Amino acid sequence: MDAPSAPRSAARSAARKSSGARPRELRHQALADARRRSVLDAARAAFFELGMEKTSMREIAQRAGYTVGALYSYFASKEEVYGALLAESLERLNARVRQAVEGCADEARRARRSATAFFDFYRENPRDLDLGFYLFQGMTPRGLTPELNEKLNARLRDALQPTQNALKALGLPARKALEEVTALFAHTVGLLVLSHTGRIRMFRQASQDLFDAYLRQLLARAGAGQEA
Amino acid sequence: MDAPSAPRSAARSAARKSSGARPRELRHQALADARRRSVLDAARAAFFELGMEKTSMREIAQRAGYTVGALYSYFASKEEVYGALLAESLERLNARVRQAVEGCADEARRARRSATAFFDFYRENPRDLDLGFYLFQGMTPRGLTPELNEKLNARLRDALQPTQNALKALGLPARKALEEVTALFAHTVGLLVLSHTGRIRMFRQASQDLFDAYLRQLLARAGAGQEA
Amino acid sequence: MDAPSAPRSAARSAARKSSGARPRELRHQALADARRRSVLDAARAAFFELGMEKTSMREIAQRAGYTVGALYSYFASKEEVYGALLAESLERLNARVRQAVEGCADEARRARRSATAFFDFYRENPRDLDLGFYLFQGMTPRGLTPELNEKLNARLRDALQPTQNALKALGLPARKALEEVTALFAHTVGLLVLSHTGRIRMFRQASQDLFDAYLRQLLARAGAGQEA
Amino acid sequence: MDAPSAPRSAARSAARKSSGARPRELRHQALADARRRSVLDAARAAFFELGMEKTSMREIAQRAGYTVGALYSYFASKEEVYGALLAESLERLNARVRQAVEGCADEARRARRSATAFFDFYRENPRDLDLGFYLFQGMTPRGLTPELNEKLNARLRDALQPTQNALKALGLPARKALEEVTALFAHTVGLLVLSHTGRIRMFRQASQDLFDAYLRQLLARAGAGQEA
DNA sequence: CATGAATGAGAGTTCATTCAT
DNA sequence: GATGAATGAACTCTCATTCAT
Repeated sequence: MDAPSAPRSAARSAARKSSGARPRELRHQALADARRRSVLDAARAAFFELGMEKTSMREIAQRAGYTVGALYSYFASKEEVYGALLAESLERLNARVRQAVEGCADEARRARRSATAFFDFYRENPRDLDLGFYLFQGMTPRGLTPELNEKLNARLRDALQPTQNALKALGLPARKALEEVTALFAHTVGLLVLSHTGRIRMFRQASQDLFDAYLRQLLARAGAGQEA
Repeated sequence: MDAPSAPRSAARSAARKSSGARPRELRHQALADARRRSVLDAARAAFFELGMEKTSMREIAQRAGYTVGALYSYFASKEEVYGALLAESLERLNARVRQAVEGCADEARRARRSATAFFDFYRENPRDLDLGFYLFQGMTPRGLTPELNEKLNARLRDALQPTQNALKALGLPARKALEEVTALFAHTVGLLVLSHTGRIRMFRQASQDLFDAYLRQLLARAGAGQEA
Repeated sequence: MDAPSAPRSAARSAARKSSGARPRELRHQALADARRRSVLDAARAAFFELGMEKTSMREIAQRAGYTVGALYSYFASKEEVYGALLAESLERLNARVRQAVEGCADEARRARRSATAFFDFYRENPRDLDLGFYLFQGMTPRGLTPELNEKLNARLRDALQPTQNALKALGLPARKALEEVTALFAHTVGLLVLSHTGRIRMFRQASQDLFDAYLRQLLARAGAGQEA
Repeated sequence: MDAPSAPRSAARSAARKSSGARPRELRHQALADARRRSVLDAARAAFFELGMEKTSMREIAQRAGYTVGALYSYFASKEEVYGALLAESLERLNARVRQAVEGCADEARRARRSATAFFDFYRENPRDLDLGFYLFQGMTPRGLTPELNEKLNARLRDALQPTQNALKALGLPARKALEEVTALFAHTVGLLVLSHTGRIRMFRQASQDLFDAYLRQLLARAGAGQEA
């Protein structure tokens, strides 16, 4: 899967896209996509500025230069807007991780680079982290269709896959590699959450340093595992 | 431990409390505290049952057997209610950690027990974790006064202090002990967040096992540091 | 049952009403009732003027001199407003029927009078007929709780009871009396509906005359039944 | 039977039809009619399935495979769609009544059959009854042009004509026959309305039986009238 | 003719907060 | 202190209809 998709309303569009579309329809489709884009851009901007809670459909519409009703041509509900934003975010995350390991043959480096890319993506774009958690407000899923949820989870797994593969290549057994990548993921999320909520200054520690330390230990373990 | 306080409206109460109060006022104060309590109990119940989002002042009032307006005698705003709840939650956390190490002389054991108590508290009471993050919804602080925020941070630090002290006693230099306890904290939070959002099943891993593994490594490091 | 009741929001009020209320509460209650009344009056006026469809909560609020939100102190939903209106309407219907037969000993006259009162009530107040059918828009029940629905049905039956009783007194067996009163009811409704939708002018017939004719035949049958 | 017509937008089509149309225009006309048909079919299906209230122009368009705007090429408004549907419904009613008396010489039988056909049509197709009343929602005409209204009334009268004629043939004077058929009509509508709104179960009576009883009495009166 | 994006008004409902009593 | 009616703004979402293309 490539493009971030619009679950409901874009069904027909998607169909058209894949068919040998005539020029007329292509132009139409391009326009529709562009408009969808502008709505998503407005939504992301609003959300980055005001936070999820205070971003209403009205707010998004205003920023996008549309009326409220018009948004509903593109998205069936507010949650769908956020679903699309989240999907996009995960695509960007994956792109970044992919780039980080591109053309790198050394497995230890691949592990380090992919994990760091993951961490950096969210460190640099804290709102994307919010996005990931919004739909689980109060830590409870809300509104996502199970299918979309699974899709998003899959994309998240994808972003960690390069690290997992590298760990295996370094000699860790599959089970151990999975364990380590999960722990790494948790560690990363923990650092980011605390850092963004201001809780980590509490200890006067830079999350960056802590991440590096954790990664060093992990790679040491992986190396040890290799030798063992 | 002081009583969880309401920053604004409780100012007068606090003043009274600290003064050499006359009996009449004491009785008064006791009553007010009891009523405040009952509101908080209702709020916690509502929040545990319905989640943060769906808990309105009306809902709390109803459960507490008060009218809506009455709540505002005790709390200046909804946020203040949650501030008080969070304060309480942190007190319970501290109590639990304190109990865990009570009468235990072995420092390694103290470290393990205090850290585990911390982890378990939130694992068993996921809503208390929500509470901690609610006021930073969208990862942005909202509504807390800086003073309260600092107070709450301090109580959180307190809950990790036993672990930090134990690590020092095990031979880690102060700086290193702080670092490790911060990393431990982040790891813990990461595991809990992922576990509660359902993201950790993604990797089919039990957060409990991962926590144990992390703790083992930490203690190994601490042991090594001691010996070195 | 006597007073038209407010299903949800008036629960507490009702409780108070029946208890040996203190003067303070009584005054309070009286005020609350008066306000509820004024909302219902506004709702009825709006509905008589604009019809059910075009009467919004906003419209009602405006006429009652309230804000929209205030209505929801008295009624939990729009449907509840209409439920209350309908309940009231049925009370007035019953009062009218009761009055019509008051102090009349002759059973044939009682039958005629009660049936005519029923017919006249709706002929004179066509909107009350609408009220009865609104909640079955598209001929399908919507929104009423089954309990309320049953209650309203019961009140409707009550309004036909005097006629049914008179028929029995005239000698019709119970089963036959029920049958006749049902047929009478249907005939009445049919005449009224056609008359109000303008369909009966189609045949240049006065619904009043047709009703009288039907009633005459019915009484003839009842008389015959008596003699047989 | 003329085609069900659309008062406004079909004006041009009608004009074309009646002129000595050239082949080109004829083909055109046929296409337009076919498309109009498909829209009406979709509208009826939607309306039968969802009820009047929940059937939007969007819904109809979707089912018909058109876009929303396209509907407005064929119908000037939503009300016009329903006007056309009602017209159709009345045609089907007439067809049914006509069929029922076809080739039946006995006048008493003709009366019974035509009246029963009328009753059965609506009993079996409750939504057609809704259709008839929709445009008088809240019992007040809305949206129909007086001309269309008159036309529809005429078709309704037509459906009752066979019964009226049979009654006359049975010996009832014209005025009396009109009266009786009107009363029959009212009785029928009343039974159907109550039956469909669930109000008739109130009395635990089958509308079918009541209708039969009424018809029996009517025919007895007609017979008596004949002999007298 | 057909498209379908866009409008604009309006729907019901919720809610934190205020304030006269 | 406590009441609870009232506010007023906000919310998501729906819909018949229009119009440039």
